[in-house]
Amino acid sequence: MLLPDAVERLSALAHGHRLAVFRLLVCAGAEGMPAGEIAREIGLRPNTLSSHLTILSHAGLINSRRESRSIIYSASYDGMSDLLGFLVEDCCAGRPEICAPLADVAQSCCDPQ
Amino acid sequence: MLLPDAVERLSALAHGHRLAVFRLLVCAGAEGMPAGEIAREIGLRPNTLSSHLTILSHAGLINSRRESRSIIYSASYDGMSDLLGFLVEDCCAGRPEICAPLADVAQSCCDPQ
DNA sequence: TCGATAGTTCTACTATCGTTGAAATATCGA
DNA sequence: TCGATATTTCAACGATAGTAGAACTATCGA
Repeated sequence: MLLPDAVERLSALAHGHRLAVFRLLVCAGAEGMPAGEIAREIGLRPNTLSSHLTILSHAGLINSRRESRSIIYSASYDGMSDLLGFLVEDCCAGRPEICAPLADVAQSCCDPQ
Repeated sequence: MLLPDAVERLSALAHGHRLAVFRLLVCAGAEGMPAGEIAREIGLRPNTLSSHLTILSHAGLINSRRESRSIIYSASYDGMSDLLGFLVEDCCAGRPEICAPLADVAQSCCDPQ
């Protein structure tokens, strides 16, 4: 992942509504949520939400599929992983200060016991 | 970490020059780098860089200390860890799709063998 | 086919961001 | 103390982002 792509992804997440949308979709899992439900949940007009969804989608952070009249959005785990990977990429020169706590977070999060 | 703080941190990183500065400082480690050297490395005027450093600093992503005439900036590992923790916080509901790859990244990065 | 539902696209307006040039502040060496 | 070095602060400008209203497109049920 190149720096400009990382900037695009970070920019997409660097907005209160968009970050809220993304987190909602992460919680929703692979099945995702229709745009209308997201709009109701976050409290956004359909057109405003649509522009945010376009931004997140173009940044590679969410995916979409049509299902009858609804368009279902879901978080892109690959997109997020790439970004996180890029962000910890530089801590390697013998400095685990960033990625060690990160590994803890990841582990405690996925492996509660 | 609350959503508005995460947005502030993401916004700080969501800029080509600032992300480059931050990565440079992560590479520089705890000893950090003086502002002038950063400016030369990235190719920014001193006042432009200064405004970016203020933004990164206010977001809690870098620290600074004066050393004679220079001001030395260094990456805040805690600030970065908090942000990364916030970003993976939501993948917990039985869905390791995001944080499992992240754990891999963190591990392979800090533990090359 | 027609009306209703679900989303998107387009246009315009306001607000904020990024950069610059100039001036100010802090520290050091002579 | 004075000039030089290192960096920040201030004011102003152009560019970009976020939101809203209106119109458009796609799909479904009767």
